[in-house]
Amino acid sequence: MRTLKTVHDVARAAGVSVATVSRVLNQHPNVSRKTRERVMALIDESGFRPNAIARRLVHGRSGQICFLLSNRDIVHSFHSRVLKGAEDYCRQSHNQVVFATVGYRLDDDLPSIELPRIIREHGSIDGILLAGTNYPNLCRYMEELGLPYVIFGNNLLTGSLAYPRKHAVCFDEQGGAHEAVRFLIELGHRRIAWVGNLTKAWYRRRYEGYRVAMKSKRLTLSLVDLKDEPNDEELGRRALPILLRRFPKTTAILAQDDEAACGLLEGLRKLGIRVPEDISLVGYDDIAEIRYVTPPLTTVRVPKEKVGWAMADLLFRSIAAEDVLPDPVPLPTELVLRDSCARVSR
Amino acid sequence: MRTLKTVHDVARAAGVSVATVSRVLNQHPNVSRKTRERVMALIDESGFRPNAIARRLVHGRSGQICFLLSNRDIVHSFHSRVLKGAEDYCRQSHNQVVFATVGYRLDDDLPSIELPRIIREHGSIDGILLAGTNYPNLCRYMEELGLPYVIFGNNLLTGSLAYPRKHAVCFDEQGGAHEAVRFLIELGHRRIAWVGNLTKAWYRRRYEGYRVAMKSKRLTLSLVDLKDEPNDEELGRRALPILLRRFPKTTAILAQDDEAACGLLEGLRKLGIRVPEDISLVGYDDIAEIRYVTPPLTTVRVPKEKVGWAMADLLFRSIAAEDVLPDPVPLPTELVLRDSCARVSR
DNA sequence: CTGAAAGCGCTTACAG
DNA sequence: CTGAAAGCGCTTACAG
Repeated sequence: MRTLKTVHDVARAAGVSVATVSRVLNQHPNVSRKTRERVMALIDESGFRPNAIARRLVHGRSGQICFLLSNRDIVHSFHSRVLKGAEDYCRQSHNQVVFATVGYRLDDDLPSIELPRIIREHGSIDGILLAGTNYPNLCRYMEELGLPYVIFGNNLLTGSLAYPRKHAVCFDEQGGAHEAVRFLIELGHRRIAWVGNLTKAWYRRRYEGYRVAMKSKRLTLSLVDLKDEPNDEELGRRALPILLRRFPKTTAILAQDDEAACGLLEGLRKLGIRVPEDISLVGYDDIAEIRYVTPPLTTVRVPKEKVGWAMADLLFRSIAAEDVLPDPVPLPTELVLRDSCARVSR
Repeated sequence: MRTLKTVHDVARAAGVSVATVSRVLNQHPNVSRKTRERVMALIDESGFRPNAIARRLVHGRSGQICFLLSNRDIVHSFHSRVLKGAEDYCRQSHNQVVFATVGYRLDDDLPSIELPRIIREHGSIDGILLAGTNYPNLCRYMEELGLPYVIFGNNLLTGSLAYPRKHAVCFDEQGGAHEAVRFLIELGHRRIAWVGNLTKAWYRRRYEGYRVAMKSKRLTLSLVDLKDEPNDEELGRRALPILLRRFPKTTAILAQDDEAACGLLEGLRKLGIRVPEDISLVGYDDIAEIRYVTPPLTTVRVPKEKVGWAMADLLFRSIAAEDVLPDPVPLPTELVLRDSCARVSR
């Protein structure tokens, strides 16, 4: 078996030219039924498989894109969901996704960033998905390379709150927070606090959604803004005493993300403050890690798979169009109702 | 810029042959300092990047392996950690990992399995990592293809409890359960129950570890064996009343996995049975989803990244050696002590 | 140290 | 419908 290694072997065995073998392989119509069948039989019984690399060389297309996860850990379920969305898209469009990671900083100059070889190389990928957290210097580099790319817009740190207007897929960060606040207001809450780190652009956007929703109902803002915490859960833990001191009448809290919500939850439990009876709590992201939290956490679900899917879609469309497409509108979030919110008790 | 697209362009611009350009590119020693510098200058200022596909064609090596996740969801943190381990290995060895997924069943014949194109093709990958849950038919196929592969041995369903002896990386499933039981015994527990689904080989191995550890101390087995539950958490939930009825004196439970432990935990909480004061509980896997569980769950941590790393390592060594290497010994698990176990109360 | 040429394994006009 | 030949963009003996 596996005696026929190249189109030449097959051609020789079939008594035809390599051109004909190639035509059969590519289902070109201009092959007589007889030859086609003879060649196919040979291919089937020998298990011959054409070399994909050679094919790519002549086509000038690799059929591969790179999913580059910057400054993040794939183990974080958020990012693996985005990857899943991208892979789903690629699978159905017969493309491949190369998974790679990189770590770099805003002020790293390009040569010092240890980009995976596949990106510095030429020709092995048709385009790149910039996932994770990114800075403008990497985008600039992609443009220098002339490599088509699409970025996860929410986590591109540009110093501005606006979403990038090109090469990007975003979800509606403000909108999610806005909806959560409206929901709490409908439950009768008036003293609603926001807990988070305004240093990061994405949390600032969430805060904006909170702020606007509160203002539109003329409610007073209660902000606990902490920075430099070791992690988001710890942020929630440390924010709680501050919040209770500064805004003792708070009946509901919107946390910057699920991790912070879990930190708050732990603190509340230790103080004997019941959720949702005494205080309602809403997270943000709907990550896998909150799956078994008690009580089940009401949260703003980010459409992670959809983000990955839309990124791949935009990338392939811009590869095909060979110019920059307008970005799609921000993807909507979804408020997932579980058991951490209740009607305010009077 | 980017005016020089091929080695020919560079050669012409530098007034040398393409062979010389290639030598410079590959840091071949036989190039005079002067020519090297001239060519390098041209390459640098033009931003010329050699075509990786052409390179691969002549080398007959793709520098890529495929991480194929079978019958599982990457979103499950277990598998993304294995992927991370594999990617870590590949990054430091200058290889690339193509991420793909597939779903198939034990009795699917090969042609009906929708394997990603990259695998059916020839030449685009040097080898494959079979992650997720697999059946022997896929391994057989890899052998037919002559494609070097390494499989995640614990989740290969062969009908036997023995680990596969070739092409596989495993972790010590029995050992982990054994250690957990020994730990509980040291805490004074005697009535230790095992809750799980003996239908699945990997849980049977865990049960084996439990059984042997109990027997070696002449303790009585308390088994709650449930099958056909919709998911593992539900299994834990439904197992609890059965366990309490059949083995009312139980003081400690070893769950088949963390999800089942969470189901048990929920049930115990609802019944007002305290963990760990009334009953000690141990999970298995140490998945991300138990991160915020109350009380923090003592569990058997599976070395997921190490599994991925070792799989990649074995794969590259067997690609290089061109014959089958002996499998490494099963990787040890680690008992992670948190707050769900206590000394038995008399 | 350097270059001309063959070759990696395909595909695709171009002729016939 | 079929084949001879050129070409995709590199690398690597082989000669010099």
